[in-house]
Amino acid sequence: MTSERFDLLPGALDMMVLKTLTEGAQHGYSIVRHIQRRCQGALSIEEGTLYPALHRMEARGWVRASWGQSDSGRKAKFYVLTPRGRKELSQRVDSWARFTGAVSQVMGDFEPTGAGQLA
Amino acid sequence: MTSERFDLLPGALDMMVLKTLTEGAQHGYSIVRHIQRRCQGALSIEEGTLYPALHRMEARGWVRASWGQSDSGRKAKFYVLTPRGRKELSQRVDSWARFTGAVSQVMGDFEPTGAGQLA
DNA sequence: GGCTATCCCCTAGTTAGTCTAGGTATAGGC
DNA sequence: GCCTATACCTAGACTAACTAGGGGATAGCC
Repeated sequence: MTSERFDLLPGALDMMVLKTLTEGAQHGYSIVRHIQRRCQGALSIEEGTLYPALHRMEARGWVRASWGQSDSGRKAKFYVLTPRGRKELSQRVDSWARFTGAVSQVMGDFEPTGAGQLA
Repeated sequence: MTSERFDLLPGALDMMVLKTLTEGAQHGYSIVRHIQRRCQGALSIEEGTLYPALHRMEARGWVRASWGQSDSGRKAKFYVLTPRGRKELSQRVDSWARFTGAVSQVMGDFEPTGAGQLA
């Protein structure tokens, strides 16, 4: 939050959540931690972002939810990937690859600098 | 263009426009063509997206506009990069690199499947 | 002259998704 | 009891992209 604002999240979040669920059912809170662990904290997913996203995906039939018990014995809502979610995931992965490929073609050899010196 | 998932990630457009302007002053219409030529049409920038973006960037002091004549002799508004715009660009390039890097760490070895080609 | 296509700019309104900033509730440690 | 971590949720603000138009100027064709 705050410190760094990518504004790039829209679209990529769903993909990462779906990918996380390919590794088995998980509840929201653990999905967040899983993603953050994977990228060493480079991305921070707000709960206020994640839960609406999960509900959206459930409404679209990409995931299915059911209540269960978390490792710590608390009530938790577990999400599993549906076949449609799996299909959506692979489409998104393809789109992501095409999109980032296109952007880097546009950006050419423009090099990521340190943090901000001039080209 | 509708069908594609990542029409444009918020934030990536500004970066591409700023990058385009590092190659010299250009007017809006030619910026669009430049970007589309670069990515072989993989991205489509709508005018209704571009012009508001240019105005935003001008208001923020990243570009400066002035009226001039296009190659075809028409009136056109040319944009040039300001020092602040240049700085913004390199920050965005860095953010972009960090963000896409983080996403691919999360996605791991998940490979783009059928629709496109594979990595 | 009219017609069309291309060039070039613009905006209002809609939609979508993230962020802010709260709220609820339980379990465990002190 | 209090505090922290866990676990879920929502309303409202905000930003930016998209839709779907608009206008005018130029060049070429008939």
